[in-house]
Amino acid sequence: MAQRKSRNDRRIDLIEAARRAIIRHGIDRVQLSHVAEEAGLTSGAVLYHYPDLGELLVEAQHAGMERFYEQRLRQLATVTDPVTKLVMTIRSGLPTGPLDPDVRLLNELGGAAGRNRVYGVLLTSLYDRQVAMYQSILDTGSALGVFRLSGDSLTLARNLVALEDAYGYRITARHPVIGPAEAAELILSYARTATGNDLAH
Amino acid sequence: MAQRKSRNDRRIDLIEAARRAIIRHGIDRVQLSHVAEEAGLTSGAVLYHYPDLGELLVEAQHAGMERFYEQRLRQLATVTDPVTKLVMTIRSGLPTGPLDPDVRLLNELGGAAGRNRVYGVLLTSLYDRQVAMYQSILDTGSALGVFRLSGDSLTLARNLVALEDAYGYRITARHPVIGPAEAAELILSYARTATGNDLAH
DNA sequence: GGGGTAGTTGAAGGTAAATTCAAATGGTCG
DNA sequence: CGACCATTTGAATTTACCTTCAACTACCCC
Repeated sequence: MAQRKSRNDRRIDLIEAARRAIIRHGIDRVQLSHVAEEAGLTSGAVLYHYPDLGELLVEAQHAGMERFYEQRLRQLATVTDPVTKLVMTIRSGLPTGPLDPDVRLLNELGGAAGRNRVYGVLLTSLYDRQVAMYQSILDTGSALGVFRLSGDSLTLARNLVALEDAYGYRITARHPVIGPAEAAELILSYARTATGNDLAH
Repeated sequence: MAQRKSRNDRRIDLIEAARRAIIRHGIDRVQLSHVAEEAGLTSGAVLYHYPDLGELLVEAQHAGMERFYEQRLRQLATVTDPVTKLVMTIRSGLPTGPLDPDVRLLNELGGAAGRNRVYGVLLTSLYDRQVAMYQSILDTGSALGVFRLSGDSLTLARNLVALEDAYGYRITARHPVIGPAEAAELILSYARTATGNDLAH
């Protein structure tokens, strides 16, 4: 029998297991048994904790998304220079490769968000927070005179996040030419014209 | 009984039916009976023509994608002025609203492309062709002296398509602020700095 | 150390969909 | 006109999954 765990520990495990199962099988194709297998339990045990698989999946998506965002914020907090911040943020928004679990999880949501309002709301809120993150970097750099913005910071920030998103899809779809480094360079090219800074750091 | 049709006519019908079924139910949730219903047939008949539903779905995705791309090309051919072309192309790459079937179909592929190589190839090839489309507009405008490009046309074109893609997702996910008009404006703001043209037409 | 309880199992039962296939049907061509 | 073959149906079968639940622990607390 699998190791017994407290209600709370097990729920955390299950959210992690669900995250992995979603990546492996797709948000709309993942089954109870997949989650159970990832967690090293039987279906019955999963159901004991989450009588509704749908709810577990939403929690898993939510948790994965928060983790992704929090990680970016944490990394940002380690530096102060706006140029470094901007470059670092662009890099951290891209998958490390086609298999990057965080981005693959987010990408699973894209299609489903058109059909499922809950997923739509989750994705939208992540997008908006990421925009705010970029906007604050741009505004700070502008105030310090490091950046000379080519437009209003909201527009620029929205486009930066949009580019990140789109290249995330290209990379996970294994574009033969556009990998993490190339995507970063493409976004940087936009960031350079947007900030009037050559972003060498 | 449903009208009898030739092998070829029926296969064409089924591809269309599958396309509608995918949009209605999601690429990973669509089932044989959905396709049959859309086609006005029974499951057995669908299976007679496509013993493997997966294959039919790939064909449907492919067809939808080609249609989307061809439509853009056709529209493009009706004008010559690079400014008009660029603005028109940006608009035609965005969904008309959250329910736009063509874009929803493409978005359905995004997540699956990470898991399924065939879908990855389909999406990648569409992306590359759209890049080529933008690149030719940019190059033409540049040659005519209408545009003063801020970088190499390949980079700019890749970013334009990436922005389209990303805002397509935002719109289908029902972002409360970013609709078709706002997204077009955001992309245009990039296009302006990219071309050094205010794109008033 | 012995109840009591929370967590887990595994098997049985239920449901929905895919699959198979014999029979019916309608076009086509000789 | 009639035979034949491709297409379609509908029902039976199979498969795959979810759901339920009684039985079985392992752990906690008294």
